[in-house]
Amino acid sequence: MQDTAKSPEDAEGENINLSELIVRDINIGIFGPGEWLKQVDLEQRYGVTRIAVRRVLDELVAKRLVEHIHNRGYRVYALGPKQRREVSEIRTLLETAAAGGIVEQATKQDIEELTVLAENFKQAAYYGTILEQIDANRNFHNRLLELCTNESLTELIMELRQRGPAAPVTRWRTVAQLAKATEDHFRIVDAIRRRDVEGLKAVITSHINDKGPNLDLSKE
Amino acid sequence: MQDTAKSPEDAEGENINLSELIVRDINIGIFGPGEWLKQVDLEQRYGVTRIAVRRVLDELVAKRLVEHIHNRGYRVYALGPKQRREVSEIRTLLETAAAGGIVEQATKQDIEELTVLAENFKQAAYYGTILEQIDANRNFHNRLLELCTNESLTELIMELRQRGPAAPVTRWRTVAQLAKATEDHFRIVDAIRRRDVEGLKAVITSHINDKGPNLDLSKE
DNA sequence: GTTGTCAATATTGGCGCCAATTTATAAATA
DNA sequence: TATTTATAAATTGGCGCCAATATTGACAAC
Repeated sequence: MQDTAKSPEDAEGENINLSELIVRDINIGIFGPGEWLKQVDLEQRYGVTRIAVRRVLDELVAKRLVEHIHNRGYRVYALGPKQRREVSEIRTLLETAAAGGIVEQATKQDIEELTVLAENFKQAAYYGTILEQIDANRNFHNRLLELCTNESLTELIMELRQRGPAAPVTRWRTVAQLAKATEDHFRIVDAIRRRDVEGLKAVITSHINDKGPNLDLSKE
Repeated sequence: MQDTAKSPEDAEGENINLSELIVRDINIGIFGPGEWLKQVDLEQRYGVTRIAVRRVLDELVAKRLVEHIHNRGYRVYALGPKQRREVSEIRTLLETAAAGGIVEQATKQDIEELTVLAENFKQAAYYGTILEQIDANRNFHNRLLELCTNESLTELIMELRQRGPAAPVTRWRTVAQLAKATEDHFRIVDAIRRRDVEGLKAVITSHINDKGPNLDLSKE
């Protein structure tokens, strides 16, 4: 598939796969925040052994996507509003820092491809399932981050992006938010095309922090 | 070396402990970069079971401190110069970002304690073993980071600080470097005392990136 | 009706065992 | 002697089993 070109450490290939599956299911909301992840359920759902389940869960604990309580088990990490703000702040910091390199690095070819991916997300936003939206969104952002010259930074951002229930529940709760995300993507590509670093930073900041109109914003 | 009274609530307390032990031994240089970490050796050295060893190693893989190759085992991750520069860049970004909050937050009490810890490090630098130096250094920086208002940022920085062979081999190869680190610590406290955010950022940046005089700097 | 106690059930998590695989050693061949 | 091949040793890593612990549900006491 369109998976990362290189995976030199296809070591525990199945685990990596399983990890992605679970992360996606958490993002979709199949496993909600705070929900217990019973090992037996996971074995059956994904058709893997207990050992594989445990290892992946431990991995996700290290990534702060789930938490582990001794003799109780694993459960989906539930970020409070404070933590969500903190992570957003960090992401803003890192992703705007990446902006400079991205603008410098981007070739015409890159911009073309990003345009296509932004278009793909638009299609998914209108006609696709939540799962397709998530995939399209990830494809766009991954491609974008490939342009970052600092590989470690890229990895860190990717890791941070999937922390917390990053997906629909938190992000695209309304059609309006989905529309804003779509627009943001095009604005990002535009800023790169114009080689406008400051503009790019502004769009990225807005993309991370202003999720768009939301009825119960007063809550937070 | 027997377990003290079993404390049920401190989750995988033993593992956390073991994790810190191994990290420290990597930092000291007992396990050098690229060295294989044989599971049997680790069981014996730390007097723990195989399961515990494996779990901690997997955790360290997630933290990018060791790498795992299937059917070969785990080995200490060896950062190339490029990656080391990248991580330094990220750390500079994050730690200077934390500076603002630190200056705002710091009370007289905090500054007093930091002074003591900086003094402790100085003592360790002159009269202590490498291990004591590492501990003193960590104590100072941990206390400093406690002042950061963004807890998630604090955690992330701490994690990043121990990535890669962060310790003597890489950091304080010479007495001159050790002296510079000592001085930096006092400068950091001074900047906080003066509420000089920009000054603090400058010192931190220097502390991370300019390791001080080094004979073979031409190499990099 | 509510609360407390205790047994039954469900779940987690540690450990030993052994197959799969790699690395080291020795023999054999050119 | 150098190189390849075969054999032995060492190491990793998956799996089932079962004890420790938590949760549920029933039942009794107030």
